[in-house]
Amino acid sequence: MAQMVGIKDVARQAGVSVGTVSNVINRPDMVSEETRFRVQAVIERLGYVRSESARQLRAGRSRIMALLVLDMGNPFFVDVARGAERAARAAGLGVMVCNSGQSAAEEAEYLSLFAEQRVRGVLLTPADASGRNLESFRRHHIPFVLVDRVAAGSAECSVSVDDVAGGTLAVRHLLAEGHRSIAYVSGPGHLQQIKDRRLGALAALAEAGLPPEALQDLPTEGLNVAAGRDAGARLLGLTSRPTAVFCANDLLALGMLQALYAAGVSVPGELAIVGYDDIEFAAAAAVPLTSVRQPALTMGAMAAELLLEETDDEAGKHRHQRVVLQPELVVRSSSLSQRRPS
Amino acid sequence: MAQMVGIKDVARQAGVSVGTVSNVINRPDMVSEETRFRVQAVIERLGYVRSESARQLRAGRSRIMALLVLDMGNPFFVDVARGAERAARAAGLGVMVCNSGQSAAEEAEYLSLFAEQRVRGVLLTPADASGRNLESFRRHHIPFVLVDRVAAGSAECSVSVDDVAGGTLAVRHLLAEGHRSIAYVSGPGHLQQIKDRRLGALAALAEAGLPPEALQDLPTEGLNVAAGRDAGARLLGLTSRPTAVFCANDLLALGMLQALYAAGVSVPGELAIVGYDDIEFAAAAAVPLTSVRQPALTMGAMAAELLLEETDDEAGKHRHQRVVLQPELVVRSSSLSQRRPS
DNA sequence: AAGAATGAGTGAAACGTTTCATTCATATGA
DNA sequence: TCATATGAATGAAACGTTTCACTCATTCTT
Repeated sequence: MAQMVGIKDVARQAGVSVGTVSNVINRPDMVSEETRFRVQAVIERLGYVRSESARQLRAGRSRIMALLVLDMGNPFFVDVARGAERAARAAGLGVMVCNSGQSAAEEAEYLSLFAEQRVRGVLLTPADASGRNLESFRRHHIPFVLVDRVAAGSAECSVSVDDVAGGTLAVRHLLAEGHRSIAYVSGPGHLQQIKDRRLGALAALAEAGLPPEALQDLPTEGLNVAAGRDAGARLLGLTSRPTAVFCANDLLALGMLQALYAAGVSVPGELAIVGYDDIEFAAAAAVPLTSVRQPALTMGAMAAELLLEETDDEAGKHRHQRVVLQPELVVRSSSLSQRRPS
Repeated sequence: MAQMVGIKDVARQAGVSVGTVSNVINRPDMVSEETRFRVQAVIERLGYVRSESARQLRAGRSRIMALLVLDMGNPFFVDVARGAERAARAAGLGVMVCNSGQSAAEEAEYLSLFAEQRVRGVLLTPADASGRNLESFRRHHIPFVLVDRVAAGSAECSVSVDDVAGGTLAVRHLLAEGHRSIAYVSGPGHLQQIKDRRLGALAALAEAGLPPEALQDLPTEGLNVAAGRDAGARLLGLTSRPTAVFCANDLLALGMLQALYAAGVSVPGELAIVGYDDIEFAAAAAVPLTSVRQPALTMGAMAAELLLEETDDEAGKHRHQRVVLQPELVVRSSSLSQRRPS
C-alpha cells in the first residue's frame, strides 16, 4: 500500500493552507473560484481521498447506521434492509447490515462493535429475549430503534407489525375453510414474534368457540427451510394428524411443503398450509403459498427515518414512538379447500 | 449523547498515564497485575469503549473488509456473503456487505465510500462491464478480489465458477432428455457470467451436432423473479415455441415457472426448465427445479482468504491467483421427460 | 478620506488513540 | 559494591481531519 496522500500534500502542491483545502471540499462557496479550481485539479491529480476515520474522529460520530437482523437468509429481512438502506442513503448515511443469527452472543458482539465504531444509531430486531444486551447497550447512549418488535418501555422507538392480528388472520382463514384441528409450526420459543402469532391464532379459535387444544404446537430448532422439512416429517408421524398447518414464517412453510410433497401428501387436499411474511418465493412454491404479508420495506424505511429524526434532533423535541403496522392475508392455493376452487 | 468517556478519563481516574491504559487494553502482559486490575475496574465502571476511528487513524487502515455484490435479493449472493463473513471473522475482521444492484453508478459510489473508509480490502462482483470503475479504484492501492468473475489481467486475485462448463452441463442434460429446441432466458446482456453460460450452452449444442440457431435467446431486463415472469409471458407468445428453457439463474426460472403455472402450461410436460445457482428455494418450487449448483459459500470464503493473504503479506510473497471452481448439475423434476420418470 | 464591513485565506488547536524512546526503581551478576 | 539487566510506567509525538479565531486586502459608507 503506497503512501496515502493526505490533505497536507494537496495543500502543499496547490500552494494553499490545509484549511483552504478543507474548505474547498466542505464549503466550496467560501473559497474563490480560482483557488477552488486549482485545488480541485490537484486533488484530482494526486487521487486524494479524504480519510473518513480522521473526519469522524474530529466530528465525534460516524456517518454509518447499523442494522442488526435475525437472519439474512430470510428474504423478509433482506427487504427490511432494502427499506432501511433507501431511507438512510437519502440522508447521506451508509448502512452496515449485520446478522445475529438469532444468537444473543452474536448480538452482543455486534453491539459492542457498533459502539466502538460510534455508529450514528442502530436498528435492530433483538435476538436476546432477556433484554440484557439492550440494557447494557444503553450505557453508550447510542440511539436505537427496534424493528419488528414493540418497545417495552418508552426509552426508544419501535416499528413493528401486529403479530397477534397476523396470527388471527391466518387462523380465522383456516377456520373459514372448514378446518377444526390446526398445527402451529413455531420456531425456537424465545422470540416474541412467534409467541404473538400464536396468541393471535388462539384468539381466532376462541372467536369460533373452539378450545385452545384445537391448536397443536410443533416447535422447531430454527426458522428456516430445513427446520420446516423436519417439522413436516414429525407432523407426518403424528397419530392424530391435524388438517391444517399455520407456519410461523414462510421458510418453515416451504420446508413443510417439501416434506409433504416428498411424502406424497397433497396440499391443500390432505393438509392446508398458511405461512407468514409473504416472501417473494411464497408465490413460486410447489403449491403457491397462502401467507400473511408484512410491509417489510416500509418497516425498514420507517425505522431508519425514526432513527434519523432522533439523531438529527437538535431541539430535543423528539418523542419516542411505537409504530405498529398492519399485516394482510394473501390467499393462494395452499389453503383453499378443494370444494371451493379459486 | 452524553460526553463520551475517553482513554484520558480512564487514566486520570485510575491514577496512571494514558500509555498504561492503552497497554492494559492491547498488551495486558506488559503491565503489572495490580495496575491491570485497577485500570480494568475503572474501564468497567466508566463504561469506556475505545474509539475505532481514533485507533484506525493511528493505524492507517481499518479492520473492515467490504463485499459488494450484484443483488442481495438473490440467495446465491447471501451465501457468498455468509462464506466471506465466516472467513473474515475468523481473522478478526468485520465485513461490510453492500449491494450494487448491477448498477455501475452505484458501484462507483460504493467504491469511493470504501476508499474513504480505508477498508482493508474489497471483495466484489463487478457490475461495470467497461471495467472503468475498477480501473480508477486501483489508484487507491486498496487490494481487491473478484468474486464470481475471472480476473482479466494478473493484477488481482479472483474466485469464480466455470460458467461455460455450467452452461454446458445444463444444455447437455436437456439434449439428453430429448429436447432439440431450447430457449435461453438471459438477464441484461452486459454481465460476463450470463454470456459465458450462453457460450457453454452453444458448446453443448455443437457437441450434439446442432446449429447455434437451436438456442433461442430471450433476454430480460433483470435477473429476478419479476423478469422471469415477464420472460414467461413472452415465451408463451412465441409462434415456434421451444420445448425447453435454460434460465440464467434460479430467480428467472422461478418467475418463468409462475408464469407457466398461471397459464396452465405443464412443466416439464410441455416445457422443461433448468435454472442456475441451485438456491434453497429451487427445491421448494411449484415443480422442483433442476439447477446448476454453484459452491457459493466456498467462493465467498476463498475470496476472503485470498484477500487476507494479500493484505497480511509482509514478505511480499503473495502471488495473485485465479481460482476456478466447478459447478454441478442437480437434476429435479422440472427437466425430466415424462417418459422417463425418476 | 477615515472607518467599517466584506471576502479570502491562514495557522493552530483539538479529536482519541498507539507507539516509542525515556525514566525510574528494583533485581541480578561479577 | 558497582555496573548491568529487567520490568513497569511515563509523556510526547503522530495519525488526517475540521473548525475557529485571526490577519490582510479590498470595497463600501458616510
